[in-house]
Amino acid sequence: MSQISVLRDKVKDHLLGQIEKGELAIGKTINLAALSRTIGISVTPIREALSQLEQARVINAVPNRGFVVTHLTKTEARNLYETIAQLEVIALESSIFHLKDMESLRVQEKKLRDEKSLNKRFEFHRLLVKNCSNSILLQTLDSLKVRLRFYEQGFAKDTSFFDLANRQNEAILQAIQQDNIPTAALILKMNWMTVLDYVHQKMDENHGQSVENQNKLN
Amino acid sequence: MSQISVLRDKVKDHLLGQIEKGELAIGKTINLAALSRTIGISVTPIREALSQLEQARVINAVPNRGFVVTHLTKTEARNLYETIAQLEVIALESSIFHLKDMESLRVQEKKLRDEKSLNKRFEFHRLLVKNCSNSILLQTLDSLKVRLRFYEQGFAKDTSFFDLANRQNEAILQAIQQDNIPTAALILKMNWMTVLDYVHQKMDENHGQSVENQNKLN
DNA sequence: CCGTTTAAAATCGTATACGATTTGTAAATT
DNA sequence: AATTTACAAATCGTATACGATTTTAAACGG
Repeated sequence: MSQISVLRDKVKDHLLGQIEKGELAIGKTINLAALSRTIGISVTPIREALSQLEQARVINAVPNRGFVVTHLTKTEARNLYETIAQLEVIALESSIFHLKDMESLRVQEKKLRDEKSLNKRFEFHRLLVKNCSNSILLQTLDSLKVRLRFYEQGFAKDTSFFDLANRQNEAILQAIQQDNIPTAALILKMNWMTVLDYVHQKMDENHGQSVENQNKLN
Repeated sequence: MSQISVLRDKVKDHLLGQIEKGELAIGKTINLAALSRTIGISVTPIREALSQLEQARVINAVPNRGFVVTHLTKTEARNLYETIAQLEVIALESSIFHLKDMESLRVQEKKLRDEKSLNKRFEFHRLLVKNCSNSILLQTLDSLKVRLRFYEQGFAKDTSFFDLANRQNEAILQAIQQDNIPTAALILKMNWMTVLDYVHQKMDENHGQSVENQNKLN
């Protein structure tokens, strides 16, 4: 595959990096001229990249106002977490794990215990599904997880969140080790649903602050 | 929601319409200048729309060559059909059907029997899942089905295809009628897998003509 | 002081210009 | 006849210009 890449992809990578670092604030309208000055690329490929992120439902385009990072809603959270959970379950169920896969997973699970990090959390989940051969399924997951970042970026320093999110990781790995994939899948799904409950709870506590309960957006 | 729409969306609608009508040929590189003249919109929003279709994996962007309708492959077919089948099953399983829903479905199923039409086929499936409340799931399905159109457009006049694709529609409806959603879901998934087999078969027969078996694209 | 109106500044969305790359064609070579 | 080479034409990707819309700040009136 050619190494040439159009600027649109570079912009997208930049924006995805910002999202990963929690630097793209919820509710923010992306200023095209400012971004153009920051990254030294004209607005044309910037708009193309943002259009793509709109297509991926990561951001919204508001006519004549621009591209905005849409506010969080409980409905969207539920839809996101449920879809991601289901897709991860499907991917896990069609995966085959080799010795070094288990090794990688254990290393990552330990890293997660040692350091609460969203990136490590996402990496753990990526390792769980990476052996699924359905690239469309995996790409769909990746895409959905970008938007999920906005829901979890508020918990980057939240020990309770990571305790909860990590709670069943060992059990998942053990089930996989014992070739009991259905159980692993079940625990995995339960884990996502547990995290969703926590997210919902926190959103209820923050109701009216940075989070809006706008069901009509979804 | 505002009625204003940016030209990007109009271009996308135009292209989606072309895809539905089978007017966008597999392997074709979309000529920006020609499309601009045809629809009377400059290339900027055209590129934005095409970038979105690239993001949705409907087409591919090849640097310095443009946006192309990627060739069909058996691997992609399998990944697409399997993902769509799974997502439809999930959507169906979280659906509640009312009397008028059943009515609509029966009407559509009859239409499908009376007239072999891809649009009617897709509409039937849309009705099957439309009551699922997970909009992200439904939007993901819609998106995947755009690409699926390329696999099925060759069968628009193929009676065998429709006989096969329609074979279990009545059984699905009957199971739903009897509130036996798990059975309906199972039949639905089997139906998609049957269609996938047929598509694979036809691709094997046409090997070397309009279809390329390029696994590395997926 | 607060709400409304007005005007200026900022920004968005689109069209267009233009350099870079690819494609197509004709001529030359084998 | 088939292949290679050279070059013109076509096309792509990006930057920039500009009219339309939104935002912001100042002025005005109650």
